Amino acid sequence: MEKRSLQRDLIKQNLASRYDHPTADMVYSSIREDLPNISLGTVYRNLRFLVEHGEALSLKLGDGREHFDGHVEPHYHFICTKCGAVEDIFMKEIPICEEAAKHCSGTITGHHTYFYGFCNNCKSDN
Amino acid sequence: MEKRSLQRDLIKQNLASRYDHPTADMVYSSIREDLPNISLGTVYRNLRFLVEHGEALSLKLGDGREHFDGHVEPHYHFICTKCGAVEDIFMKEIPICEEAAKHCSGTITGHHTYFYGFCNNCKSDN
DNA sequence: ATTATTGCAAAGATTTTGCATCACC
DNA sequence: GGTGATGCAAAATCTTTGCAATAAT
Repeated sequence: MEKRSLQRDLIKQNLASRYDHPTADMVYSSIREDLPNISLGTVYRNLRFLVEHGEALSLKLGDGREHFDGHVEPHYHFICTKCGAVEDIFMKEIPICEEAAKHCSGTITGHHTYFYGFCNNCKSDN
Repeated sequence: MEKRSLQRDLIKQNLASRYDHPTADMVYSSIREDLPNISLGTVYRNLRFLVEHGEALSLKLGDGREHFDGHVEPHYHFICTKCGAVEDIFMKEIPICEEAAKHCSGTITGHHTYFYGFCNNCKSDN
């Protein structure tokens, strides 16, 4: 049976408070300011735990590392293919899952969409 | 200026011929049957090259490794969250980008959607 | 001849894990 | 007391890279 720990609480809280889609190491650095003895392994273990329990999202932002998002309400991500900036997109959901369900052989329970393009800083210079 | 190589040709050809979204290592194993001396580094270098030139897609399927897809025509992916099976979904595009563009500050040039759920094999057993 | 590409092996980066200890129920 | 969680460090995994040799233009 699952037990509570200060470490996991702080990790959840850290994810909830930020919108920068951090990597495990970024969460680690941040939490170490309050809890200097926390270990990187614990951060990894808890992030994995949260993802597997639907309390965090795992994102692929294009740099090879795993990124995390503590905001699990449905939303989308825009990634600048030039500078790598990431922006949340909150919008009314389009019934894309219903449409997709007609074309696949399983049962769709969720989806995740990444949008790619140029952010305003990068769109000017080619 | 870019030069041609047997290795790159075979890698492209390998990706074009398969629909199993292989990892670099899977491509490597497969090509080694015809070209036993090809090195893993070459496979990685060329896959990265292809992705950066829009000739292959890089996919995150949930196992931590990078997967590749040589079929760059617009399509979607369904991933079984239980067994990890991946299925291509080809369907008429829904104007999700146009909608998203209204809610983001950059210029959207592409998107990629992952659908999650249970495949037919896994949906029965909870 | 020039230079992109290769094979090899080493290095780099990221993530996972074994284990003794600690803390929650 | 039992067992889930932690800290630490080592290991495992995956990917990139330096370099001399090779091959394409």
